Amino acid sequence: MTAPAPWRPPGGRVGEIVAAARRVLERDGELTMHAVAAELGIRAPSLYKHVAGKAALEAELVAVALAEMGATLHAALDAGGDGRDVDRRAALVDRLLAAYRRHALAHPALYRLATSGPLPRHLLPPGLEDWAGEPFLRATGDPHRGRALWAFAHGMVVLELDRRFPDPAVLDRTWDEGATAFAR
Amino acid sequence: MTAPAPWRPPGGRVGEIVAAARRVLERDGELTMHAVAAELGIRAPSLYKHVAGKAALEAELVAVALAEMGATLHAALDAGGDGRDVDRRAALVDRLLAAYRRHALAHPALYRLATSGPLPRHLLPPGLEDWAGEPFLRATGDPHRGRALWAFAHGMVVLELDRRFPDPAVLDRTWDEGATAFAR
DNA sequence: TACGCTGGCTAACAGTGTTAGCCGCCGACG
DNA sequence: CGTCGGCGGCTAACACTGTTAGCCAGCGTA
Repeated sequence: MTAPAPWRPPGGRVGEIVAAARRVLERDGELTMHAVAAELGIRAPSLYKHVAGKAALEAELVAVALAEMGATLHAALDAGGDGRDVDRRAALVDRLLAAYRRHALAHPALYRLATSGPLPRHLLPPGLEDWAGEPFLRATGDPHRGRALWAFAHGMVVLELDRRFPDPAVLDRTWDEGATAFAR
Repeated sequence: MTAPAPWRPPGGRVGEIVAAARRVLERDGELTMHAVAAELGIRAPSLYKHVAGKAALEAELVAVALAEMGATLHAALDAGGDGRDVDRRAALVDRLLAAYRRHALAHPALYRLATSGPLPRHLLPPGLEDWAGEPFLRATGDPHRGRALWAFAHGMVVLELDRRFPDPAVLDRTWDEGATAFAR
């Protein structure tokens, strides 16, 4: 039912560097060429023998993030129909939003890296971005509604991560509010 | 009907620095102490005679951004009732979203500065944040729904600014989709 | 007149990303 | 078996961040 992600993780030394960068990002919350090199026991300039620059390294991480997020969302929807049936749409949207929130909050720094700022599309495998966003189309059955739902989910996650809401305890109800609004 | 913003723009040399910082931010899209100083015809270290640091200067700009955005949103809602009347809610939400989008896209860098990353609340005038967010409560008549609507609007703006949507031409319909979803 | 504050300045430092250029190791090939 | 070449490290250095220390000119006031 779900097509696999159009993406293969890099191997060799580049793969090790990307893995180290991911560990650094999730540990420190930020990415530094110096920290990545230290994680590998080498010096920062040596990284440039394998990676074009920080932007290219970040693009690799964006690909990782999109692939994992896409896999999570597709899995959450699988065995649930395609949302054109209005009765099932509410359940699909619920599951999609829950999976989105859970995944994003579990990998805050990676999520931020992948979703804030302009996408380096020229450095990304073609089709990956669309594939990762597909679940919103599947759940809503309409591209406009899908994008709107995505915007809601992204806004919620980013505001929650930034502690923008006064009281984080009541956020569940805010998510529910959006879910019912988009599931009618 | 609308209470004035709990905020007064800084005067004196600090006011000039904040104004210069705003010009730099809106011109270059980013803020640099060097650029702010150059805009004033002085050297970067001299700024520290008036401002505690870059974070404090950014906080001043965040206050400006919140005050202006709040004023815009309150004005868009004024003379429109309070949204508890279901018939008028759709119109209120429409006007609120239109004003939000217009204002944010007109001041992209300022909007980003004020809405991304954690808020430096301890450097902000008390009450300003709540006042700026009030229109969402006014338009929806419910705090949870108000926050959800805000998340949608913020997500849309930020994704639009980052050119995250494939085709920017059809975004009007995506906004409408969210408006109708939240206005039922 | 002299004191001291205001608001500039230069020099310097640590931390970014990045480039240039050097070299040791190791596999392959004559 | 020797030599050659490239892979993958290294140090030094540069430009650019924010920021601190310390100096000094001017000016109002005691």
